[in-house]
Amino acid sequence: MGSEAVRPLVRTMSAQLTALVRSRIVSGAYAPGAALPQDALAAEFGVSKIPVREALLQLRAEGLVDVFAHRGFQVRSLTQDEAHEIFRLRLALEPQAIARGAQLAGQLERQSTGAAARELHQALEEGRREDAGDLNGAFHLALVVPARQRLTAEVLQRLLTLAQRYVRLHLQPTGRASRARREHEALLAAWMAGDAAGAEALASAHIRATYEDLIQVFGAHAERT
Amino acid sequence: MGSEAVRPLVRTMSAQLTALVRSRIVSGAYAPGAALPQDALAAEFGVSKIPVREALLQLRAEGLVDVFAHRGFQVRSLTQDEAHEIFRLRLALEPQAIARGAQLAGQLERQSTGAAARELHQALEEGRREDAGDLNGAFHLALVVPARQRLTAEVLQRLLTLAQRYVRLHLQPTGRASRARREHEALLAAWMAGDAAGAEALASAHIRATYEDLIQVFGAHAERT
DNA sequence: TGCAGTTATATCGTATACGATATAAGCACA
DNA sequence: TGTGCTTATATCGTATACGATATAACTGCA
Repeated sequence: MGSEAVRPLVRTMSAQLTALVRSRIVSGAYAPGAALPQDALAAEFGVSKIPVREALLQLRAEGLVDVFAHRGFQVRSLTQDEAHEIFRLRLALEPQAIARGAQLAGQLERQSTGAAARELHQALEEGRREDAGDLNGAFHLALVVPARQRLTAEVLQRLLTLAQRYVRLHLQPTGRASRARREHEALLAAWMAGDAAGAEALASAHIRATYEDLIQVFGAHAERT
Repeated sequence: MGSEAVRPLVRTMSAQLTALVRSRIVSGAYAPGAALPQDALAAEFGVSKIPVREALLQLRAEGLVDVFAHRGFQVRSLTQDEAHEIFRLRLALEPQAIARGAQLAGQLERQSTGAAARELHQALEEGRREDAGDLNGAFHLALVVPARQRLTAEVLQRLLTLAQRYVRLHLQPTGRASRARREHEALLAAWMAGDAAGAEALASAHIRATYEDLIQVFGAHAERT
C-alpha cells in the first residue's frame, strides 16, 4: 500500500519516511492523538526536519495526521463518524470501480491480482496479522486496475489505508478471517471471469459485511460506556 | 475553495502559496504540462524554496501537479480518461452526500448555503467568469455540510477542483450558465426543504448534464483531430 | 489565594547553504 | 558524420541555522 503511483520515487528520504510513519500509524505504533514532534522524529531517523515535515504533510493529505499551525502534527484520532464516512465512501466507489476493473483487466493485471490474493491468504494462514492490512488493501486495489483508473485508485487507496486502523482495532479479535477469505475467493472468481456485475455485487456485499461487523462493535462499545 | 478545513492555517507561507499556485493552475495561468521550477517560483514570490516545495507537494496530493524525483514538478496534463474518472466519482459520491447534507443541515448551514448560491449567481450575472469556478465549487460543497461530513467533503472538494479545469476549458463558450442556474435553483429548493431524495435526484441530474456536455465536446474534438 | 499580565522556553516555519542527481554539452573515436 | 562516453551545468533534495509563534512558567496585584 505504500506505493507511489508512477515512478519509484522511493529514492528520496521524504518518500521513505512517509512510508515508515504511515505504517507506524496504521499499525498503532503511533497511537491516535499522539504528538509527532519534528525534531524528535528527525533525530530518531537521523535526518533533518525537512524530509520529516514533507512526510507529515503528505500523511496529512492522506487523512492520517492532523496539523495545527505553530503547534505541530499529531496522529489523527479515531471517531465513529469517520468510520461511517470511510465505509459509506467505499461502498459508493469500490464496487463500481471493481466492476470496471473486471472489464479493463488484461492478462498481466489478472496475474498480479491473483498473486496479491495468494500473498494475502498465505499471510493469514501463517498468522502474519501485521501484514494482513496492507496485503488486503493491495488485493482490493489490484481489483480496480490502478493503471487504468488512476484517480479512482488514488482515492480508494486512501480510503483503504484509513479503514485499516478501524479494522485492526475493532475486528482483529473476531473470527472474520475465514469468512473474509471465502468472500475474497468468490469475488476473485467472478472478477477473473470478467463478470463485472457479479464482481460488483460480491464486492458490495463484502464491504458491507465488514462495515456491519464494525457497527456492531461500536454498538457494543457504546453499551459498555 | 481554498479553504483549509479546521483552523485558519492560512497564516503560514506554505498555505498561502498553495492557494495561490492552485488558483493559477485552475485558471490556466499555469498551463497543463508547464514546468514549475522551485527556484524560479521562490524568487518570484520572494520566499525560499521550502514553502514552495511544501505547496507543490500539497498540490500533488490534490492531483493538480505531477512530480518526478530529481526532475521537478509540472502542472498535470488534462486527459479524457481523467475527466471521465472525475465525473464518474462525482456521480457516485456527490448526490448521496448532498442528500445526507439536506438531512444534516441546521439553520446555520442553510443560511451559508443560501449565501453561497447568491454569491455564485451574482458573479455569473456580473460576468465575473474567473470567479465562477470557485464559487460553483463552494456552493456544491456547502450542500454537503462539510462540518458534518469531513472526509466526504475533503474528497469532493478535490474532485470539484479537478473538474474546474475541464469545465473552464471546454464548457466556457457554450451557453450553459442559464441552464445551470435553473438546475441550481431547483436543487437548492429541494435541499432547503429537507427533501433528501429530491435533492439527490436533482444533484445527480445536474452533474450528469455537465458530464454529458463535456463528453459531447470531447466527441466534437475527436472529429476535428 | 486567585487571576491578569508578563516573561521565558520549546517548538515550529522558513532562509541560507551545500552535496546529489539527472540532463545537456563536449569530446574522442569509429 | 554519427555514436558512445566523459565532463559540465542546472536543478533538485536535504542539512544547518535562525527568527517567529504559541504555550507554559512566573510575577505582581487584587
